[in-house]
Amino acid sequence: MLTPCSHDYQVNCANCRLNGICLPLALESDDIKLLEDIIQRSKPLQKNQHLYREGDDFQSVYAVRSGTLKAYKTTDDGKEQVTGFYFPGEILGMDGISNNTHASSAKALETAAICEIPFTSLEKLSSLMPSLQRHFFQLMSREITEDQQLITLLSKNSADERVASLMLSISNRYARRKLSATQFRLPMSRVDIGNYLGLTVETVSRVFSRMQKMDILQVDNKEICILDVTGLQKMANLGK
Amino acid sequence: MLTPCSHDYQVNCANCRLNGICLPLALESDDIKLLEDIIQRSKPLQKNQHLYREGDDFQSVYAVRSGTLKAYKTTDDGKEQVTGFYFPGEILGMDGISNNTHASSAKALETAAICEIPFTSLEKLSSLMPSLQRHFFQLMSREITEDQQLITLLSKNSADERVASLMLSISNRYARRKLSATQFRLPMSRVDIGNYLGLTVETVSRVFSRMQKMDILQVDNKEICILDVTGLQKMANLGK
DNA sequence: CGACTCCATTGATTCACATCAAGGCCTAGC
DNA sequence: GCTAGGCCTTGATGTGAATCAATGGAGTCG
Repeated sequence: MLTPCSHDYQVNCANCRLNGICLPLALESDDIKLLEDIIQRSKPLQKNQHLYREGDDFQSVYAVRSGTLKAYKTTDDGKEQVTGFYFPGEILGMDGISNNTHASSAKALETAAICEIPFTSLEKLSSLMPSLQRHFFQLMSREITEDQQLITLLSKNSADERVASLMLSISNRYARRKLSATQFRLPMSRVDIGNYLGLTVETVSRVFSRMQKMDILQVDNKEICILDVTGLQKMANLGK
Repeated sequence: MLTPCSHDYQVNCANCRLNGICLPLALESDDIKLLEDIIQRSKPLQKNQHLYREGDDFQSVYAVRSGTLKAYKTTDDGKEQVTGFYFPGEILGMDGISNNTHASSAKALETAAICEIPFTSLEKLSSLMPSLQRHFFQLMSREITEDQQLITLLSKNSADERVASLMLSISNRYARRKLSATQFRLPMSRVDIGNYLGLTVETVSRVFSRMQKMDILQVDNKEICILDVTGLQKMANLGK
């Protein structure tokens, strides 16, 4: 788990750039103060460090303040399945609630700052603040609908469509933070992308090459530039 | 939505056979009475009738009392994706919370009796009863972990493994209701199974034939008899 | 600076499942 | 009791992505 840190990180929800997309979204400023009181901030996670591991006791959910994480499960025969990527402003760890045990592991893809939200405190606060309870229900529900999107993607769509969809999803998540929607750096490796999308590295690489040849994307290793959004959307085929 | 029915269906949570696996699980008998007050029962759903449709306003979550339902999404290009099957004692509709709109449709696979639980009432009650709030958080979290299981299945497992896993899952769900874990009737068609597992009907059919030839399963149309549980588990490959 | 390792790309081949096609079997309705 | 329309099964063929194999960077550490 995170080890508390002596020097304060000088951040709070009220002035956090992310409060429009994170947990505080639902709250009045008085209530935000109460939420802040239960949130713990700590030393940033280094690349490849775990936030929690599958099987760990569940204590908290986590908000990403900066950096990116991946969540993954290890199957009984040792294979990995990446179940999600988490960008700043997003909440992870909710899959641990059902059994009081984390059902997946979470690892930093790059240096990441995290806000830890102890779940029992969040529960108590939720009972007192209906809008927080509602918001948290909504967050969990969103996780469900996103997983169902992924299920559909995996079961119905081609390699091209899967990769295109992921690029659009990442683009949207940058846009939401008022960053460029067309030019960004992928925090994850091709292996992780392939794993998440149910494809091999080679296939992911080939799709990128194809997209480049079609002048839809410019790819320079992890630097992505979307040249033709409509083309990309057409390729994702979620609008056909 | 369900139309309330004049004649009472003579069921309540306290004496329902399913209360050990359904919502009331977490509650003392006094509290169960309060929950009962908000639950609405109504005329059974006929085969192929919808409980709700994608895009409908979200008002309630639903518990299955008898029968089976399938939940599915329709993609923009008109294809269907089955996202889950719901057996007695299970709760569905939670994917509607995030947007106040149902993100999927739910349809009865056979005549089904349903308990409707209006969500705003459930929210209020949850604020008052911490154990109910907790239990509902857990239910949603379980939905997340189950979706993640399916994601892994779709992305990492062969046709044989997928079908075997589904058979085991259904078997477990019968067992939980103290029904035979080895002999049961599939409520869904081969098409639905294939759709759910990301396979074609033909492939599902072939897998069943193969399992039959290997004396793992006896298949007579929708009647299934598991002859060799260990063989089935080995085939599902979730324990290797 | 060079050696090592990890990551990404590209090509050749293989394979699991989709697709196409046909026939059989239930159930329902006339 | 016969016919129509679903549903399920089985076989033949095709294909998209996996696998196998090799090479080319990019970042890292002594």
